[in-house]
Amino acid sequence: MSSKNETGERISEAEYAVMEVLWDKAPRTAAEVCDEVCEQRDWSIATVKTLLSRLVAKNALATEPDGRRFLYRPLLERGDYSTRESRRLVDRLFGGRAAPLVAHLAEAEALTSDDIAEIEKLLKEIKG
Amino acid sequence: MSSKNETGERISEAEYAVMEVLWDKAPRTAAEVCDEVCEQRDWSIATVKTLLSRLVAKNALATEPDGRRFLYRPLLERGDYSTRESRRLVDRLFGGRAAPLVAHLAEAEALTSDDIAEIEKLLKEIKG
DNA sequence: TTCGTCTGTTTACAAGTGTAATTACTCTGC
DNA sequence: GCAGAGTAATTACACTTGTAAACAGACGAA
Repeated sequence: MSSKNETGERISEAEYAVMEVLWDKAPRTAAEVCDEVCEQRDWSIATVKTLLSRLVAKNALATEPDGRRFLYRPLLERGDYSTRESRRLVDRLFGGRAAPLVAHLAEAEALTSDDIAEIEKLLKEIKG
Repeated sequence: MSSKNETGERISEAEYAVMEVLWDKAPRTAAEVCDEVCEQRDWSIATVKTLLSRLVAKNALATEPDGRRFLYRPLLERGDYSTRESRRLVDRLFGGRAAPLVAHLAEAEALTSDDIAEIEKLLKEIKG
């Protein structure tokens, strides 16, 4: 159901990578988050900590003390975030209408015939 | 058809507003662009000039001298830009697959039944 | 010829971002 | 009790973005 989380705050690219880890599994410590992303993105633990702090400041994450360290967990839900970002894109690029976006993806050949079949099934379900 | 324009450069929100004006009608002078956006966004002509320069630097606009001023025209096409940004979003948020995006929009109730009908028609055309 | 005026160019400066190093604190093992 | 290891907090610094002022060159009017 994804409750409305009104952190108007924008989340940056790097911050998003951290959110993803915590969306996947939470709560986690800074070190655990680093285990997931530091190698991939070639980050140091310091970087991860900075990003975690910024996300807490933006109300996207909550902390809970666990001994002398923190456990981080998402406050902003993935679904809410996706909705917000999708809507932003649709508003900015396609006058707020989703149909032109789909049309565009289709034209740009970003849709495979599998995609098309899947979307059709989806829409049928929604209507049904 | 929208030829591939390889300015990997990212275009910012404010810059996008300027692009929109020029996508709508080009070429235009800085003053003309300002006529379109300065009131709306409460910008000064100086701001518009800065944005135009940055867009030229990013290879998103071309200039052609017209007497002692410049005419600006888009190098980056609107369609290419939309494609790029849509793909970015789909990649980041939906694992690169468009179907989950549509599913998400539907779930988030961002699709009216008109939208759905329209998209279905679209997909049918594409297949046909 | 000189003075505004119009134009692009250069410079400015605060906020946000990417990416950390440094600092300060607190357990835990000796 | 003290040293080392692991934390979070503080500070750093360059780059981008939003927003613009200051500057410099050219042209037209007086």
